[in-house]
Amino acid sequence: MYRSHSCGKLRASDINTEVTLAGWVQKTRDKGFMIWVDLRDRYGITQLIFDEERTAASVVEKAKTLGREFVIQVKGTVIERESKNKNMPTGDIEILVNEVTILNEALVPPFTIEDETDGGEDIRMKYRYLDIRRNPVKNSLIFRHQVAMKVRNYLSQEGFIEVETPYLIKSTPEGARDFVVPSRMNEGQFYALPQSPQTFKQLLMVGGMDKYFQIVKCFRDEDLRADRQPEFTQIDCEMAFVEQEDILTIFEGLTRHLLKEIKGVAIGDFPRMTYDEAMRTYGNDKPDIRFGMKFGELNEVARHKDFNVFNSAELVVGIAVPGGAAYTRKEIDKLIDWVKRPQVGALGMVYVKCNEDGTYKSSVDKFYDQKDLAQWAQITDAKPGDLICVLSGDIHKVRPQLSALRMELAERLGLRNPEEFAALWVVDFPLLEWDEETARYHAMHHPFTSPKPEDIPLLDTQPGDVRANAYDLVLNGNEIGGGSIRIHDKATQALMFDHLGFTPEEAKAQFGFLMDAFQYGAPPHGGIAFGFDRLVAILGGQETIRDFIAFPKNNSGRDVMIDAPANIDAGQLKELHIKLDL
RNA sequence: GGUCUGGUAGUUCAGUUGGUUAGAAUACCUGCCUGUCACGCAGGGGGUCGCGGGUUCGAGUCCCGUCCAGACCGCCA
Repeated sequence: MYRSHSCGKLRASDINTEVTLAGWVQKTRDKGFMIWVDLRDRYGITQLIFDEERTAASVVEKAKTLGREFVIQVKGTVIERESKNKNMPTGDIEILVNEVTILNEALVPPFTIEDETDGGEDIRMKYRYLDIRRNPVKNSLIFRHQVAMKVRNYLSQEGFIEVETPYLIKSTPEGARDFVVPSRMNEGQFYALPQSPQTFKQLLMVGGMDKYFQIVKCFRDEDLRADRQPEFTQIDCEMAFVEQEDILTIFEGLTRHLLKEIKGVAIGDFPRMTYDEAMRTYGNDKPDIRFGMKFGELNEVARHKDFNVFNSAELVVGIAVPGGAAYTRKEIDKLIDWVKRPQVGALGMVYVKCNEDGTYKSSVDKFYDQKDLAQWAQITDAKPGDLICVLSGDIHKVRPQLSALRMELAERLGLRNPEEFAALWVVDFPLLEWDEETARYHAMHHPFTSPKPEDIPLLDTQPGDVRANAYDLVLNGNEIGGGSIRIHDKATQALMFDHLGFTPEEAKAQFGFLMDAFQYGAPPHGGIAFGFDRLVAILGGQETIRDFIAFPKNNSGRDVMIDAPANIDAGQLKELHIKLDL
């Protein structure tokens, strides 16, 4: 037996108990006459004491050799501390050690294994196994486990069955880039890793599974972000014999359950907002509705004067920044520089200070009088003391720009409190999205999403206006889930492929299995997928998902610990019939 | 593919206008210390200033290239 108790277990009630503990040396404090050692494991820290009067000399000598992160086992007696430490759960006791075994020595770690480490991101990732010993990372992984358990229990109780789907599947040109895997037995052919189990879960519906879920790894060969990894985990769900409202109800329930159980936060019914309304009011299809600063469209009231910038713009739109009238000229100039950065891309910004005395001072006083500006203030809901920031330009550019400004200012103003939660459904997404690069329409969600029946006639005339039975769940400005009611008949699916530019032959080659299945009694069905890593991070109050993933990839998609990806040797390449052309 | 920021001791960082032997904190090593718990005190070791080139009497500092890391834009059905 390596240990009788964990390092977080012992209390005053255990005094005089003989115990065996094992763990890592967090720190030693050698006072000469006494040595204290903090012994750490997953459960906590217990102080060991070696005392020249009470401990055998040989044991004291051995204690002097202990270094940080040595793995040791000790036998001893629980005793009451002479000076207690109120700051730790085990602070009333210590272990008077009479036997110590060094199970493994350790090099001096490259960074300190403490809550506030001195290690930077880089070094922590290279030695991730040491990073995981730190409470913040350890607790994040435990937190993730707890969320996963709640999800499994909830869905299982709702009648969902977890079914595993294959990882070695077929590449399709739609959507994100695939990771591909060469097949040795099938010369010159490749599997692809799934971007999502989409078609398989639909086939499970055809198979009569009725309610399916899976907490599953998905893979996308696209660039990374703080909240995006090339391999990530989804809570993937599908249901048969449901309409959109059924799905929203169940997964609103799941989200509410998690917020209640994990965060102790009770929130009411989730508002529903159409895609159009979200874009008009927040410039964004995943609005953070924890704060106002809603868009006010100023076309009507700002295009009757000689200000050409506005007159020639497709959209003039502003937001009111609470308290912004107090900004100095310098601060406002910095704000203008911020929106002009290439990442945002605005050409300029017009501002209006709403003074406390009810007057207005703007950067376009030459063109607009107090009455005009008062109208702007009314439309943007600006109060005395606020600053109205106005951007103009093409709708598809200016909305994201003002949205970026809105989020940035909210962040600076502390309006994005990670302990406050606001969720909503964004519904009625467009079915198709114009892609400049390939000069054709793409499925905005995916090609299996059903159009709203009443919009189907528009497919030929105004494809961009066709709405889909598609929905996103948005939490605090993050898209945490998205789904749709699927097409379940061959004719509609063929129509969709046709409009996406597939020839019937291409459609058959790539998705023939699905259309075949639709001919054998496919039930109406639909589903949703949650980004699990992101959901866990948001519930944990973090922006970055990396600390909730045990072994994440870096910005370039590399695992710096195992140094992957890497070259493979010539023999492997030959066996796979692959020649590199570098 | 692009924009920005950074790379100096094991680690986190400072390093002014280009100018003496490149510093601090922490970690590490040695010694001391009768209740420590961010222990304390004294001493010590530790540097290819990411890499390559250039400008200069002289480069951590300026210029060019390159590699690495991070944030973002594009991308992510």
